[in-house]
Amino acid sequence: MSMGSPWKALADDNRRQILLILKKKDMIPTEIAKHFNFTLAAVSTHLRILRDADLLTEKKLGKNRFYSLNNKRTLDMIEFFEDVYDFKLNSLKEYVENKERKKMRLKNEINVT
Amino acid sequence: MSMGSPWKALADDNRRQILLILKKKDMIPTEIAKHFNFTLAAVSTHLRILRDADLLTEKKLGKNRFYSLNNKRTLDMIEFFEDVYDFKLNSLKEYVENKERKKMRLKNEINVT
DNA sequence: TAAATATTTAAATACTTATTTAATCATTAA
DNA sequence: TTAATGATTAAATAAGTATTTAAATATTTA
Repeated sequence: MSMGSPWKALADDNRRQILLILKKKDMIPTEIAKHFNFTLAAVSTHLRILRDADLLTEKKLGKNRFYSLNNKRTLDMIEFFEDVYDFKLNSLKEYVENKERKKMRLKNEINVT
Repeated sequence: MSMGSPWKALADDNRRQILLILKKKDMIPTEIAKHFNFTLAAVSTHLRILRDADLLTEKKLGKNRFYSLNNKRTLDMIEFFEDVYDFKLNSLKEYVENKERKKMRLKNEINVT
């Protein structure tokens, strides 16, 4: 219901893991639960917290509820980092560009071989 | 001593506030404490947690201990976001560039007037 | 050396969070 | 409608966290 803190949502290791798992594809709670040692009920609670923090969205399809990533809050978090590390903006930019270059290189290598 | 989680360190509102305060200049705990309603002992604990998470560093100068921002961990956090929101890398880059443009514009305005 | 200042640490307490079990709700298939 | 499947919610508990007070440590100054 009420908007939860994305910082608190992300402070839990299992919840960050859930986000990483959902990166690959949207999933239903039962499927997510298979990746963990705790109960479906616990997964359900984690999903609620991630949803409340606007990091996930839920799509109801019949009996199933598909959870998917929602990146709106990402920029809020980055903005906070920028506020703190204002003077480091350039190195962040370089970092992102390097990652892109690396990805490009990989793509070219695959095309060549 | 042991390395603490930057996610847990950042999950606390007051600790994020401390980082924002230290953005302006390095400070000693007593000075930081003036910004809050809780005791110096509590500030000291928060500083330890931020230090353990590698978000702050301490420099001892005589009787004083100056705390300052340490941005090494920032990239770790961004990296996590990138893992999750891989496909959004471009928009992150645009975001950073826009911020830079805004800053430039501001600087020019000041020079002109 | 003693007093003053700056800070941390320890123990206690109150609060919050994660997880479980059991009960409940919603949808589909028989 | 009944049984089966997918998921949430509530109550209980255990573990973790924030804050306080009081005591302890380190450095400087008188």
